This record gives sequence, structure tokens and C-alpha cells, in this order.
Amino acid sequence: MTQKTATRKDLIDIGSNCAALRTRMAARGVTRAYDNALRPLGIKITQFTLLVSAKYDGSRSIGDMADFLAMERSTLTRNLKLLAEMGLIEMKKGREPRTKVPVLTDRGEDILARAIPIWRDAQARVTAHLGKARWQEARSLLTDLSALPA
Amino acid sequence: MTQKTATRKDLIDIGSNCAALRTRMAARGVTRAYDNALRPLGIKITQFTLLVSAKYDGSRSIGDMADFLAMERSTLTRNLKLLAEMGLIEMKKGREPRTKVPVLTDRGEDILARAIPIWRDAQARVTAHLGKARWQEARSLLTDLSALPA
DNA sequence: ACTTTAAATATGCATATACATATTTAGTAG
DNA sequence: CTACTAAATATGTATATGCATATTTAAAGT
Repeated sequence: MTQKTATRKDLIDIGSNCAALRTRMAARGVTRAYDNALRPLGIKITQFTLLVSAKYDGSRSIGDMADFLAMERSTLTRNLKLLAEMGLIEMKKGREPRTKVPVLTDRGEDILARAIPIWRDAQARVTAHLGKARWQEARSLLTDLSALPA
Repeated sequence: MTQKTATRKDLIDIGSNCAALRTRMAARGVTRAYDNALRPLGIKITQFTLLVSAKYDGSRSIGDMADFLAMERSTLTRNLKLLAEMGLIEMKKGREPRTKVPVLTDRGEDILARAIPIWRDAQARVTAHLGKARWQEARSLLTDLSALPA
């Protein structure tokens, strides 16, 4: 029997248990913390992680990087384009046909180097907030949540 | 001694431990799962949760609701405006001076009622993916992550 | 009543995200 | 060599998000 209207119990259940609500709330809070810390450098935490990802494997194409980050290719295309316009990366031809690969510019390397201690601080505040053990547990759970079956 | 360039160890540390990266990846995955499920109804999980929040407490102003959801007031203003344009809510004057309160329309009530079983399904898939106990742990950790000190 | 002020909401600008579709780019078939 | 084709990236459109600033609204002060 499908009800015609949402019950109070439903609303409470959703408000306190919805995985999407809870995960997005956490993303907002965490993102804000890192963005605030990085603001003096003129980059956001999302951009920082793209720089890291690009430097970590300097031959990964947009598509591979998108898979790795569990992100839409088109989203990544645009985010990288912005970093290129900021002068932090250059898009170069990849080894595989038709692929493009982001490569850090000198400016990108410099900003990344200066961002790292800031990241470390922000990260330390998060782990301190939860406690190290709980953060390790959170890390594991977040990884599993990233990989939900479509 | 601040280094001039990011070390390999840094990059690995960030890629595997950055709370913002991990939390955002999780948010992308989880959001996608719920959005896919709700698509036939023409709403997204973010909109669903706003309908739930509005119905749960029918006298909460935009500001109070934003605090509750740990969201920027201006973000909520816009998201509610969209729901109003979709005919799912109406903005009414609140009791407190200058406040506005979202109230579900009949159409909003109807969509919400039809969305609930879909939400339940999607939610069940998430909890099944993690296991009930781990989901409870995740819920608690996500709540803590939402409330990082500014 | 008029002005000032403070609170609440709205708007300008910018980034992040995703889906659907278009374009580009090379390899392959002929 | 010239289509054809398939893979990869880019673009159109739309929502979500946040910061800075503007506007609105109503209370308080004169």
C-alpha cells in the first residue's frame, strides 16, 4: 500500500539517515574548511587536488583522470580548462590517440608547493576534530561510498 | 624548512588521505545514485531533501533552514526559488519579521509522496553496500565532518 | 510621520557538477 | 588517398554551491 502522503516517521527517517543529505552536508563543511585555508593562494581545494593528481601521474589523460576521480569527463574537462586559463597547467597531447594530458606549469608547481603546508594544516584540523582512528574509519567508509553500484 | 617542490610522498598522502577529496568523491557517487533513481519524477535528491525539510517543519524560515542544513543562505534562497518555479513549493511570509517560509503545494506533496518509496530503495542499496553497522558508523562520522570548526 | 538601522532575503559573479549532444581526431576499410 | 568509424574531448544546458554586495523589510529612535 503506497501512502498518498509522507508520514512524520518518513520525514524524520530521511532527515536523519539520507546518505545523500549527510554526505553532501559533510562535503560542504569540509570543502569550506579547506577553501578558507587556501584562499590566500587563490585556489580552491578542488583545484588543488587536480594539481596533485596531474603531478602524481604526468601522463594520465582527461578520461583516465576522470575515472580515477570518479568524476564526469566533461566536468574534468572544464575544471582543467580553468586551471589552464589560470596558468597553472598546460594541456599537452597524450601518447594514446586523441588524448590530452594536463601538465603543471612552473607557476602550477610553485602554487602547489606553497599549498602543501596549508593543506597539511587543514588536514590536521580535520583529523584532530575526529580523532585519528575515527578519521581512518571515515576514510575507508568514504571510499566505499564513492564506489556505489550505478 | 619549506620545500620548493611537492615530494612524491606528499602527493601520495594527499591523494589517499585528503578529507575534501574523499568526501567530495563520496558525495558525487552517492548523489549520482539517488539522482538516477529519482530522475523519472523530475527531481534531484537535493530538491527532495529540501521538500522533506520544508514539510518537516512548516514554519522554518530560509535562514533557519540554511543553518539546519549547514548551507549558505544564498544557496538555499536560489534552490527554493527553483522549487517554487517548478510549482512544488510556495514562499509565504513567516512569523518573524522579514522572514520567508517555504510551504509545499499540492503538487509538491504529491511528488514528495511518490519520491519516498524511491528514496527508500536507493537508501536501502547504500546501506546494503556498506552493511548496516558500517552505515551507522558512516552516518555518525559524516555528521561530525559537517560540523568542522570554521 | 520620518529617518535610521539592523535583520533577512536577493543578486552578481564565479566554480563544481552532470547529462545529452556535438565536435575533433585518428585509426581503418575501401 | 578518401571516406567511414570509433574514441576522446568539448559544448549546451541546467542545478548546486559560496562569497561579496545589494535590496528589502520592519522595527526603533527622533
